[in-house]
Amino acid sequence: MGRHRAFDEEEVIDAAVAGFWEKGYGATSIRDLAARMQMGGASLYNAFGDKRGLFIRALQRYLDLSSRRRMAELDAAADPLAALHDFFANLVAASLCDRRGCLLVNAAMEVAPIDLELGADIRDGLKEVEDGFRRTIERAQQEGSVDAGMRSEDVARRLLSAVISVRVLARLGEDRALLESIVRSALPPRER
Amino acid sequence: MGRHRAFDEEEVIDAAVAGFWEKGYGATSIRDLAARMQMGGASLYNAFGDKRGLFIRALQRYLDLSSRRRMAELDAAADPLAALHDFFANLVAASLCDRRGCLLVNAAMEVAPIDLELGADIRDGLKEVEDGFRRTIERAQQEGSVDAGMRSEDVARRLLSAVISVRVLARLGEDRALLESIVRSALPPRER
DNA sequence: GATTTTTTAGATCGCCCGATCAAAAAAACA
DNA sequence: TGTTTTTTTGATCGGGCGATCTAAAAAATC
Repeated sequence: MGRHRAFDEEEVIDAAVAGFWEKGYGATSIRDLAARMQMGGASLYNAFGDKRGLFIRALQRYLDLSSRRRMAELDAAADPLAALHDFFANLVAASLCDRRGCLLVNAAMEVAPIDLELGADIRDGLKEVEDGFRRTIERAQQEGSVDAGMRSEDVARRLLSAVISVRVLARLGEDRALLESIVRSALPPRER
Repeated sequence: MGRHRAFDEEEVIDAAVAGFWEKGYGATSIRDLAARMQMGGASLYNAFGDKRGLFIRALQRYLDLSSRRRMAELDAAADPLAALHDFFANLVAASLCDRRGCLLVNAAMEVAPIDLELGADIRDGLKEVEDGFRRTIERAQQEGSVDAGMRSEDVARRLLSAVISVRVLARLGEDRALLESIVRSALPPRER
């Protein structure tokens, strides 16, 4: 019973993701968001509770569509080391195109220190990335394309570190040489 | 001619640094800052022009007192590799103590994408850090404590990447194991 | 001591913020 | 068709924001 919602939930959350991603949590106003989502402010509050509630939904949506999707691609790849190289090539290319960086890393910086509950979600999101790297490295080690002598946890963390710093430097507008240099020294080389 | 200023400029800028460092640029209000600096709002505007002007001064002060000071310590160290290890040990310890991270990295994330002029200052600041690392690595190579076969620019950038990601993870409240793992795989080992 | 210049204190400006409210609209039930 | 439940609209709330204004206070110059 009751009036139907006039919006598609995934669509409006995607619009919210775009807003938070571009300008951050604090600098994106409810009015900005409502305009992007093409709905009234009261509808927004009725559907998502408050700004924080909407941000949590947006972050989960970003995790599903960006992080988890990419980790699933790694898991599905026939050649794990090549897939990692592709991943980082795309990362560098995306980082040179725009300055949005990664919503997860942006939120880690802006929101985590003042919202510990959200901080835990963000930490979990990064852990999923780390674990995805670790699985892929282990597959590459079993396959023989990565030295099995290294601890896969350490390599995974080195890759996570590279992702984070590239995402930070993307927001600074740093050049290709710097980003590629960071990726090169974190990623196990292709030919052996 | 004219009335003398009732405040010590370095003191009040230090207070501004503390404010911006703790809460970021956008979330620190002029009233917050004026209270910390123990001066009236009008005096603040009279002395620094506007909020952005104060932030620029605060960032320069941070560069002088934190970044450049630490780079000077590296340059002055008798044992360059040991000094680098000390630097990163201190970095990890500080990152476990509080979530402020690094004002330069915080500003890179929050301010650089929307203020290109300030972004250039931040980029210059990080370049100074990178150059400091490079000089220290080169000294270590001449000394024989670091493999002279590596390109010092690449090692320096790997260290910069480690600093950045540790600073990000500090704001997330990540644990010692993760931070140390990142540092360990970026830093040339001590014994050879 | 009068004048000029600068800094101070406190009030205030217009604006935008997150959030809420009352009332109308739309759908499901009786 | 009348009742009930939910969503929508548009106005509005109190509050904090960056910035400015006026006037008084303090110092240097004449």
